[in-house]
Amino acid sequence: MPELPEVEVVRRGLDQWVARRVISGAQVLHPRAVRRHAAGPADFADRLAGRRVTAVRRRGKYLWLPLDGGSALLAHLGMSGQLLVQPGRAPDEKHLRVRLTFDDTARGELRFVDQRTFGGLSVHRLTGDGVPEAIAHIARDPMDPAFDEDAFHDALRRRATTLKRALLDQTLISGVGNIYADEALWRARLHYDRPAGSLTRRRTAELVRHIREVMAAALAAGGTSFDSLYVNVNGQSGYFDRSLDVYGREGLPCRRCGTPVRRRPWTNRSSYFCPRCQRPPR
DNA sequence: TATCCGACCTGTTGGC
DNA sequence: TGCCAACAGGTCGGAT
Repeated sequence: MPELPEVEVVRRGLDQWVARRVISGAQVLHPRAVRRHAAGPADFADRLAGRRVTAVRRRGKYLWLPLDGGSALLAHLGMSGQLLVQPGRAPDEKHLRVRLTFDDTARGELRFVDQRTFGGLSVHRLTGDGVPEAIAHIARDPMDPAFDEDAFHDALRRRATTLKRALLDQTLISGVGNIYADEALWRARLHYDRPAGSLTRRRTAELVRHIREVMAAALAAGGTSFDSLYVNVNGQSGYFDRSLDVYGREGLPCRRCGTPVRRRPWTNRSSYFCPRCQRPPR
């Protein structure tokens, strides 16, 4: 499932295969895929036709393609989204939602394929910071060199919520999902239900370091699933699964202490943790 | 105003 | 074998 590291792999692929090309047209095959484009599918297509992609950017799990003229094509892969560069003659995928064609047809077309339709595409103006207006409220992600660790700590201290909720709040820190939240908390020996405001500055710094390390490891693993002709996100790729320490490992021994990993229902999802390494708050 | 929680969506898995 | 419920989870909007 696409997480920040996989989105970054997609960004690199798009930078190679789509950047600097001119979009000739957009075909929306499922309106839900452009639901975040308030003016509708026809307007979405109108705003892309004839525009040149000038770069490929990412913040957290969002990707965007700045276009000449000052707008950008924004993409979120949701849970099952893929952005594929395919030859135009290739048969349509079962869950193909949007097709972008380019004036240099020989280099293929860009397809947005999304089984569960949680992801989507939209076109927005860019703010002065070069970020699409629709995601201007999203915090920087921990892989961003400009991520402000002190500001993150101060924001945590102000929050009357629990640690994992705070990690999943994209306005505090972006790019962290359920899997990497559990993995980073395990590495930091912190319980998910601990009050967000209870960490010292040093402990916050440790947690951020663990988030970065687990994401960097996943990015390195995700990069191996690519071949050179193809921008591919394989949501079912098991490559990094083998490196996970707690997520999805209910009942299996903790890799640190051997205690069986537990799974607890948590806001319509699951939290995985080691009951010995990660003591619950009193 | 801040925080919480259900709905959205579809394929897979497991239980009966 | 077939049916059904549970599950996966990021984001948004309504509820508290």
